[in-house]
Amino acid sequence: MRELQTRPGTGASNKGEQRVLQILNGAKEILIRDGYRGLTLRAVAAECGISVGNITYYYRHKADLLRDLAHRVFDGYAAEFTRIRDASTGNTRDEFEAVLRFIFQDLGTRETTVFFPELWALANHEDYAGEAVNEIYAAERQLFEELIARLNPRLPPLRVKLLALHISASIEGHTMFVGAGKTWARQRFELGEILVQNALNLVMQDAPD
Amino acid sequence: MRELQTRPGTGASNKGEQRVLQILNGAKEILIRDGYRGLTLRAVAAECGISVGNITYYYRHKADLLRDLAHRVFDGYAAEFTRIRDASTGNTRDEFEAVLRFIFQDLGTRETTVFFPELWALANHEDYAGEAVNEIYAAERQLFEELIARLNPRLPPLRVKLLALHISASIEGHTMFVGAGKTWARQRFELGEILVQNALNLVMQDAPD
Amino acid sequence: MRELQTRPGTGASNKGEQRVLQILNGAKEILIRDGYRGLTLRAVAAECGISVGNITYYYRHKADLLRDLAHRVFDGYAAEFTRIRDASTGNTRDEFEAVLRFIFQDLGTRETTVFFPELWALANHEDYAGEAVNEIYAAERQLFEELIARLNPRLPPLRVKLLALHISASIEGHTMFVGAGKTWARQRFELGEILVQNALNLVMQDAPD
Amino acid sequence: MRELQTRPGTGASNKGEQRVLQILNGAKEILIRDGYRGLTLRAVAAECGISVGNITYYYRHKADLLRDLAHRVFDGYAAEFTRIRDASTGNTRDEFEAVLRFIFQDLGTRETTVFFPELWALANHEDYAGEAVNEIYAAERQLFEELIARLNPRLPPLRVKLLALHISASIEGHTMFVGAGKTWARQRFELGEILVQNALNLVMQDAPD
DNA sequence: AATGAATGAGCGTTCATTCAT
DNA sequence: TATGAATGAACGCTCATTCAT
Repeated sequence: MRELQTRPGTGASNKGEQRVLQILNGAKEILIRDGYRGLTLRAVAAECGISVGNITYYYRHKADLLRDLAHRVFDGYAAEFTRIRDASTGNTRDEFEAVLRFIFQDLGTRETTVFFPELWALANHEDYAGEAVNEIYAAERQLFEELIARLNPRLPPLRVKLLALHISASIEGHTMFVGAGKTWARQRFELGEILVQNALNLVMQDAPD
Repeated sequence: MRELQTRPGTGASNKGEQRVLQILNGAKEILIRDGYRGLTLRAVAAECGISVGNITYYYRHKADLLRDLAHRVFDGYAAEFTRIRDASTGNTRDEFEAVLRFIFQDLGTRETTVFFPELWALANHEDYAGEAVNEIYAAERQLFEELIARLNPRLPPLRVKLLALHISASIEGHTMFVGAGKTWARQRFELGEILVQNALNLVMQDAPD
Repeated sequence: MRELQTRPGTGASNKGEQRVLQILNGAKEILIRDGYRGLTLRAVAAECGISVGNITYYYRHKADLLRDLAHRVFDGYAAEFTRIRDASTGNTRDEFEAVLRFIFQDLGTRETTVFFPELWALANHEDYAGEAVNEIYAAERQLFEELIARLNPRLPPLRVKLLALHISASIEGHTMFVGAGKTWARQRFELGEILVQNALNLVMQDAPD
Repeated sequence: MRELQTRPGTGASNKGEQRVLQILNGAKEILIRDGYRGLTLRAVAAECGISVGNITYYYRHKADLLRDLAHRVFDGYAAEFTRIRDASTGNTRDEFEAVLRFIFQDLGTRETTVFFPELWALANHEDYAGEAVNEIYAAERQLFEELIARLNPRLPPLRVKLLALHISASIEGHTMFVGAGKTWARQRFELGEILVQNALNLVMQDAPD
């Protein structure tokens, strides 16, 4: 588990640990409900029913809290990927499709619809956000790469990497269109199937030069 | 040409028109350099070497300025699409590839890399941003749809729409990966070719149920 | 006629004179409609369909405009009082009642309801407003004093003055209660009759010590 | 006691309570000295020797502060009325005269002279001010009504209400004439006696139709 | 561990006023 | 005479952060 960005010496006790989790959950709730602009310390404090001072007791700077928040989201996906990997039935193709479908349909949750664009935008100006983005998608691609290499063993490693990136990017790009409340949200399933079929074709038909 | 959101009676004179353009350019510059959080009226004023009051003289509300800014970007792409359509050589496939390559490689400009994620994030909280996003991509998809329908006339209209959306989304999703300064920027060309080939396959092989 | 507070050299021409009147009328309209807080140069300009610069061409300072505006209201009442005096039928009691009723019922016009409290408040901080208040009520009291002295010739002059002031103040005090839109507006007539009867009693029964 | 309009959670401690009182006193001081136009958060902060942020810490909106300020004035008068009612000697006429004299002579305090006209003017534009005005005078009239009904039990209830209103309005109307620093301030006592006698006559002689 | 008070910088916005044309 | 551009000061308000308790 990653080291928290809390003030040294805080969050050690059981109570403190609980409090930190409560703060992170509250912050996530607000980010999803009100967007990044609504994510103020006052709002988080109100959400958690604690004082602003108590938040700054754990997180000296707001950016520290955001860092931990980003990592928590990352950890959530990493755990999901691990779960998928562990639940492997041996049928790589089924597994690949399941992963793609999971990630694609997850775009429809309000959490993902709101959180990721904020993170992408932030990544252009804040280092910690850029790092978080890198980590999250690196983990996603690693899973893709394993599956792609198994599906088409003749692909050279770099090609595998590029295909994984392409598929990952293609999925993410749908966020603004099929996300929660977006214009094409009702076609999310259909578009997901197009993506899955297309990704399969790409991986299977692709041949080394 | 769209109506500007400036106060009625302002920006009529030559000087005023110039000033409005200067303000919009300054705002764009700052948005790209410092992100949405840095885009304050004071920053724009400083960038333009004018007073804050002078900005609010033209734009009563910051949102009015942002609206115009979004539409300017939109107009830029719309003009480009028109240019491409007008320059049609008759070879639909070449044209389709050219369009895809243009849009994909454009992701590598710092302007696009930074501006669009900001717009996507904003679209979740601000109506005008959501409308701007919708308009921009609707124009892009319209061009795609024309080309796809010509490439594979047997596709039903809805299928054409979905394929256009899928391709458009897939391109945009690469922004965070192959954009200016991003980790995979050096593979932008190669990834672009993967996308182009894949899109062509998708359009040509796709068959009505 | 009072001298206007316009810039020296302006408002001389026929056109200029008309413009000044237009500005004053516009300002009054806005003051009545939107209150003192809404009375900005921009609002007046919009109301008149001219530019802000054109207003400041005539009135260098906003206070100059307000001064003229206050005096115009004063002139309006002064003219009304003159008219009443000139229309005298010889029956002093009828005339007295008519004057009281006119002034009291005038409290119900939105103009009076809004304008006078603003003037009273302003009078505590701005000299010109204090002077305007003094002038307006001095003219009103002069009319009252004439009528009271005729109604009860045995009253000494100072007593006449005090009674006139008392009656004038009593009327004005009803503004906040029976003015346009106020809680007791529907009882305006009935309260006016109470005041008239009471004032008559006071004047007729009052005896020198 | 009325609930304060301060932010929830603030002003709970002794220090906070003191601070809120200090802010209200400072605001009152400025309103009296400089009028409503001078009553800015910055001015109040300077008066109290604290930061603007500290005021908005307690009062999120300026209107909240003004509301509390109006209610404090109201509470002051309400307490005075209660005191008078409790000190009742049994002689209703004496009591009635005492109340009228108290209110009338109070017009001579700078606080009353300045504060109330501001409130009347504000009442035309701001709801909270209108409500405050209504509450203050409703309390005053209630006291009047009790006394009037006792002085002349034959008066029907509505008539009592109208007479109370008339007397209240007549008193208030003297503010601009006999208030602190006003032209007729030196005749305040004499005019007060005229009002008292006149009010007594009105109440005693008035007969149901 | 937690609170509530307090700050200071900065925000978008309003507006009277100046001025070149 | 009239306009539109431009300014600068001030406004109410937000918010991350500090700190004494």
